[in-house]
Amino acid sequence: MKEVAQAAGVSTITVSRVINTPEIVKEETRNRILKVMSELQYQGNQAAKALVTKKTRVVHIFISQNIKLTNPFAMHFLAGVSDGLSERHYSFLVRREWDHPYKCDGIITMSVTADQENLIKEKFDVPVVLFGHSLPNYDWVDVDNYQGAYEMVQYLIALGHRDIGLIVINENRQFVSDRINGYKQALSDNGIPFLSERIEFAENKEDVGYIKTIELLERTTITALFCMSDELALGAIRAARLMKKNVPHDLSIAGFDGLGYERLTDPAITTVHQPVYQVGQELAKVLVERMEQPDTPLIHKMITPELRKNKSVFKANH
Amino acid sequence: MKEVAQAAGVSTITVSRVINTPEIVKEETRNRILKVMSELQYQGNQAAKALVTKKTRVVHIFISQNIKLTNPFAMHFLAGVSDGLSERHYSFLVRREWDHPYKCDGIITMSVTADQENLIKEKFDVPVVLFGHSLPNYDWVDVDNYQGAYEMVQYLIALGHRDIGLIVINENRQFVSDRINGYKQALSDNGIPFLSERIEFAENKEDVGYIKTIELLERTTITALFCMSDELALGAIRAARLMKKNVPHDLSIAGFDGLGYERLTDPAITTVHQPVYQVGQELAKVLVERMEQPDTPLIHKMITPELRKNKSVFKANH
DNA sequence: CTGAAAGCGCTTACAG
DNA sequence: CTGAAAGCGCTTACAG
Repeated sequence: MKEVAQAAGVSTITVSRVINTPEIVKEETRNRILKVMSELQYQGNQAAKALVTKKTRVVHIFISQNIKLTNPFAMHFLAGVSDGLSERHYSFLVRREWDHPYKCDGIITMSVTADQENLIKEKFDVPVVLFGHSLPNYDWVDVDNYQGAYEMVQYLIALGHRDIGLIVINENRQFVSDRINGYKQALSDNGIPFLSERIEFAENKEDVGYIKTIELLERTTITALFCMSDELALGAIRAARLMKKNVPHDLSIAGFDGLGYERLTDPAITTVHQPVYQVGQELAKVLVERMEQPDTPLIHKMITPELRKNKSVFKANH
Repeated sequence: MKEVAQAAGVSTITVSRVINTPEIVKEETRNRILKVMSELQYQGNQAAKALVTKKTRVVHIFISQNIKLTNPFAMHFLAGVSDGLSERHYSFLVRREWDHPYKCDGIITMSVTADQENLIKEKFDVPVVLFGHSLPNYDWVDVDNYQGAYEMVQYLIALGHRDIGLIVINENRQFVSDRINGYKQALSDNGIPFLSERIEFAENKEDVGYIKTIELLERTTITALFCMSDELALGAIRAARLMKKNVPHDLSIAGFDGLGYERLTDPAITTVHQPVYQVGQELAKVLVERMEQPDTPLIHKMITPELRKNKSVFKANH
């Protein structure tokens, strides 16, 4: 910077201004400095800047220990966040614990509990944006789980289904109750009673989906089955095959997630696509906005998932 | 730091030593300072440290523009790198272009060409570790593509197959020729002639795998087909079904990658699992080693992929 | 084993 | 619109 200043015949302060607030430098001076900067291939020293501005340009991503980084959901999320932050020249790292020797400018959390959310806000004095939020007084970006489930069930009903089973992921989290409510509301809007015998609760695994589907098929006369994940739906398809039910003609099966796996089965699964990558990008964008303009009012961004019609769902066979 | 020094009755220099070279501080003094540090919840200022040590603790990942971040290979890679760097308290970002306003301590590249590798080495004066390397005089971590292909073809031959087709990804890259060589060597070691009519070249897409498999089945009498990716293998399975060939009884189909998709088809695909996540972790480890100990001799780490036997391959049906 | 002094490369008030 | 001075919080030789 000193070299640039010397070569351009100005002080370092003016060079600094060209970088940070170019509009207050006379155009002529500014151009001369810019020219010298590119000639000398000037690269700013972020550390020096950080020392005085207290900005690190580093973001920490909190992902709770019990989510494996290799699960598709986490990977899409991470890829999206990575893309969104990288293009804005912020670097980041993933934290799984509370301890960390270095500071950051902002935090993104994925699926942490309300308690953890408050702890983070309290412990770190930097902006926080949530994905899978539990509390309202934070910035967050989320997927509209209610709407996704509602649309799927509406679609099934429109195809003539009235006996519609539901396999619920048995986790005590917001997205689960949102999806249940979407299911209920769609039934209610169409005058179909909600029967608890059509509901099963399952750990989010293929083989649990398999078992629960067998139980449902033995107990009820459902013509369509809505699973809260594609993984569960995969198990459901396998179970239907075992029970000699043709999918989709004897039993329509729908899933949730749409992260790519759904297209590989035969039949491909009709699902609610969660744009997790895009959510990651949005989280990055919102956090950068908040970091660079702290006074922005609370940002809440709900992203509507997309119904993806495939071959696992068909008209009801009356 | 000044506060800590004052409270412990020493100079800041000694505090600095406790952090960086604790062994040269008298034990008594050291313990006193450590106690004060934890009492005062001292958090070092990385920016100040960076300013004087010229270390940013930021790594840049170069991924060429034509690889989408949402493809499973890239996502596993990124997740692994993320894990490896994060646990060592390095942050990172993904670069897709040459321009960038900030400096970094080290670079990891994924699948860039020899020209780009040299350009990076020349342009940036920091350690570089390669994945999918083209040049020998760099640190790299890689998957042994030759060995993976060799083992798969050996396995097919052991099951009695002699007419083994191959669908090659038509990209001019090292991993492609390595896999072709593995295929050739396995044939040759078993006295089976290499026939070019059993080879097809294909863009790495499901529907191209589908088309090329049909051509192979019309032209040859293969009993097994080795595809250079699971995506191609998916297309191959679909083609076999069209041609009324039972998989695996009439035609065994094998793939490459093993990133999760292979288990969702019916039958699940026998494949060569590339541990891309683990490769990512290794890359991070090697780079950190290199950054922290620049004099380490060149590091070349070849990771052997794993043959995963599933239902898409069976004994030859003579 | 410990400390006084200088300096890393920027930005922030404050003047002019 | 531009500049002189001070300072951000550390570490690096150099002494002792």
